[in-house]
Amino acid sequence: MARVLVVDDDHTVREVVVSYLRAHQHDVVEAVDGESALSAMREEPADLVVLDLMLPGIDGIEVCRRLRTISDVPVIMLTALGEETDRVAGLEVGADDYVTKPFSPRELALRVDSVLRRTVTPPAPRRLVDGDLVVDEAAHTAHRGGVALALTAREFDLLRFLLANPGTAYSRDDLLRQVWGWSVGDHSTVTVHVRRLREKIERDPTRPTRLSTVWGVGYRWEATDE
Amino acid sequence: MARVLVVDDDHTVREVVVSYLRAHQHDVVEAVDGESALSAMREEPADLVVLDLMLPGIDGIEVCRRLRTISDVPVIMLTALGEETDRVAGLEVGADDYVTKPFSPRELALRVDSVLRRTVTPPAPRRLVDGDLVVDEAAHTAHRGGVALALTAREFDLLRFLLANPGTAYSRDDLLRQVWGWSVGDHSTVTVHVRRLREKIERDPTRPTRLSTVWGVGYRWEATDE
DNA sequence: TCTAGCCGTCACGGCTTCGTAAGAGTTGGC
DNA sequence: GCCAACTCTTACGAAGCCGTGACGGCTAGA
Repeated sequence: MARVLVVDDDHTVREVVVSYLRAHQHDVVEAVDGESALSAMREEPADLVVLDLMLPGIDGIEVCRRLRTISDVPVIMLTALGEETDRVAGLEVGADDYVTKPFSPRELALRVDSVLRRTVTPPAPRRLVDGDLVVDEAAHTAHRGGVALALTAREFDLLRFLLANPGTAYSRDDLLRQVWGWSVGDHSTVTVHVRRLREKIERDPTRPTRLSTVWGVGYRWEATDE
Repeated sequence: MARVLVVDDDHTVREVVVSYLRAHQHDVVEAVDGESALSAMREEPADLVVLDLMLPGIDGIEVCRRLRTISDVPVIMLTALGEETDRVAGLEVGADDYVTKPFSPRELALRVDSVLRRTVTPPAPRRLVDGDLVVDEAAHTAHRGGVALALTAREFDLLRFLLANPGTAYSRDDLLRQVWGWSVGDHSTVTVHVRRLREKIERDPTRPTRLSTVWGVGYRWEATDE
């Protein structure tokens, strides 16, 4: 688990990004401007910084430059679409990657994982196991009893999240937020994906024993650890 | 932990540098002049040499030149401020980096780490093998079933990277960064090169079994370990 | 200078996956 | 047993992704 500092003055952006990263097993801290970001880093350094370029007070470029004087922490910049010069400037002052707005939380999370993989986290093949189910995050594969499962990207994300958080009931809204990275959305999206996933991992999809329904609430993964 | 040889006739400089590098987990050896530095290297080679330019007897430039006849060891030069010509001469005879006096021990240590990272660290396995595929990194050749493959430079780089990291899914961004060395670029570049590579290493390029697609994610090399 | 080969980009078509809607089925409270 | 709320199932159009062929720029070697 890595500690990620998210710096953005927009409350909505922060909320979406933060909840999504948390769902992806990161320890997330927030900052609304450059000053508080820098002091947060001085107090308790993060493993990675997600930094908006447009900030009140000192801008992202300057924040990144000052950050570099106190730390080698990897930085992912959030830039507006088409601002080529901003991107170049960002990379020049030592940003490791950038994501252009508008972006999906999923995309950002992928970048975060990617950057962490090649900087902080050494080869840590994270595997999630539950009974005869094995999910390999690095390989992006899932097996049941040694047999590979043909999961789509969404199904894989959903399964990974559930397996990482067994025994806890999540509402469709929770799942939309944490797995899809949406703050609002149609509940049936979740319902349908749960059904498709069940078809691939349950003995009897009509009578699920692992991905069970919590009536009136949502879904819960039943841990089979013994 | 790396073995570092520090060559300087000034006792104070040596002491400061040596103790600081030792604190940074390096195995440090000392030499007071060029002759002893060269013999030390012959006796027990170091992974990196920190070499003062101004030395009694044979000077640093000449030491570096002779060093190059017996070893590819990376060299960091210590030069006086403003001696531009010395720096140029140093780089010409094969120094990898230089630090101007006066310098902080921390700065030197950072350079040492940086140079080590890009020279020593790459744990370069000379040959990568997977099934009937053999990639010889040193020779820059690839064979399949004993038959040489006519790979272009990029194709070779791509294959080498994948073979060195089997079983892991990489996004196109990952590959652009790791193989191309770009921090940003067109995804289709990767797509096309993957296609061209498949054409040369897959039995049936339209149905790849080794360089497989991870839908919505990227590509993965399927290890055929037995 | 000319030429061959490599590289990056683009457009297009096919295919997979996704999100949504609508209807059938199920659950739990009364 | 009935009703309302909720869930499951199916189907379908849209969007996104990947593979393919082609093209022009560039470089290195003749």
